[in-house]
Amino acid sequence: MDLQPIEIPKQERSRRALERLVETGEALLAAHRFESTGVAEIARMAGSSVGTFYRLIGDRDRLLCIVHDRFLEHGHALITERLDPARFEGAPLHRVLRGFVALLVEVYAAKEGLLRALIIRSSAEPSFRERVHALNDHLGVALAALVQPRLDQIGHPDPESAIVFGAKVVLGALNHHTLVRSLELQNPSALVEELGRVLVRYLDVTEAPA
Amino acid sequence: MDLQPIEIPKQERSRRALERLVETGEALLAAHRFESTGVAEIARMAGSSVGTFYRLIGDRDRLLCIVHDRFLEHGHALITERLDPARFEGAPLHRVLRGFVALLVEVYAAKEGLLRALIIRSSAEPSFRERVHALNDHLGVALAALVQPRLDQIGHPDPESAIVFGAKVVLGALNHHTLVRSLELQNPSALVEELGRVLVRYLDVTEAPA
DNA sequence: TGTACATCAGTGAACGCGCGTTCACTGATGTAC
DNA sequence: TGTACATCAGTGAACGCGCGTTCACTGATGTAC
Repeated sequence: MDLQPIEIPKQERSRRALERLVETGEALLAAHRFESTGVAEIARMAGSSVGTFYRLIGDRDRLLCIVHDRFLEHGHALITERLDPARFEGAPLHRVLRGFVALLVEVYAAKEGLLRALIIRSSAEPSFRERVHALNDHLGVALAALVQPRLDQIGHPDPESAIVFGAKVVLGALNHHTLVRSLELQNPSALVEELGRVLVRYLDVTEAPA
Repeated sequence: MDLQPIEIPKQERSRRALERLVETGEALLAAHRFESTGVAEIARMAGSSVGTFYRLIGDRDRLLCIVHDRFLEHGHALITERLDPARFEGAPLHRVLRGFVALLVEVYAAKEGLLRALIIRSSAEPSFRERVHALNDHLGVALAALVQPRLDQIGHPDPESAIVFGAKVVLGALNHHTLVRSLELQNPSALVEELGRVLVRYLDVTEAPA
């Protein structure tokens, strides 16, 4: 996983071609077709050609990196925005936790194909796994910041560790679900409801504080 | 995924060669090296040859099926044995649930590489996913049978669904952990402890019945 | 116990396919005067 | 505004590598008489 960013083409024409290639890669990844689609086909789908692909991107693997990078950046920004403490001013802890779960379920539903590819890739490549871990850590930190002023509402004997662990369990269950469709339920809101309950009860949150 | 079982060789010599080939495949899978190891290399490692590989096994993909089949069969038998109701005669529900978690954690620790391959494969091939689901269902049924006589110890409003859901969450978290090392904790017993707590608290189990 | 034949088994060089990558050539855009 | 040249960009046929698979040949084991 080489991280040196791609050289930005000098002319507008190339920049558009690059954009189309990356978008095609993203679409293929989301449709679980990236692995089975060759460079020639990718270029054709993007209305470009093999030679241009290699001039702009470098090699096949690099395209995957670019797509993944974009996703990670987007995820980072989304977490920062959606878990902004200002959004939860004065809310009780159980509501914060359900908001957290709702965010995850929403993202997982929307980006299923990309996430699947991301998980599989990060299971194979340690350097890549680190970057996914970094994103998860960002999520953990954001959640911890939200929970911090509400620690007194947690019954679990070791609240700080429990938050981290609980978040990981929920994240893991959802990740696995995107891979294997394990949590099939009646509807998405039931999923939020029950995953929220898992978290709230594990932490032993007082649902209706005095 | 063709399921017609392999023809058993007529002579002992071939049966041993077949066994060595399958064991080599298993070892490679467990070491995350199956994908990157060619048929020639596999045959060499098993002290056999490419031609023999193809006569005994058929093709490269078939070897993967055989290894996976063995694992699924082994898992099925293990569940039946370890979750035998007789083993939990008179035990309170929370002990049953912790036993369940302990079994999972143990298996996941022992068969990490194989499980990883299994999960990734089942995420890619629907027909294969079904077979993994079947194993998970067997696990769910075995657990449900254990819980049945102890339903009165569950506080969750919908105990039957909750057991299934709770089991899937724990399973998913562990699966994801084997893929991505997400649940790094001080020690394995802490993992059993906390995952057990997730399950026990989610179901709202009365820890010390009257 | 020996011989002839059939069947089972092992071997690895050679084949061929798919696919990532290169490269020589053509065309478009920018710049200097 | 026009011309000559440099740089940027696009193209796809051809290359080559890796690897799964085949197959013609040799050797081992079993069986009939």
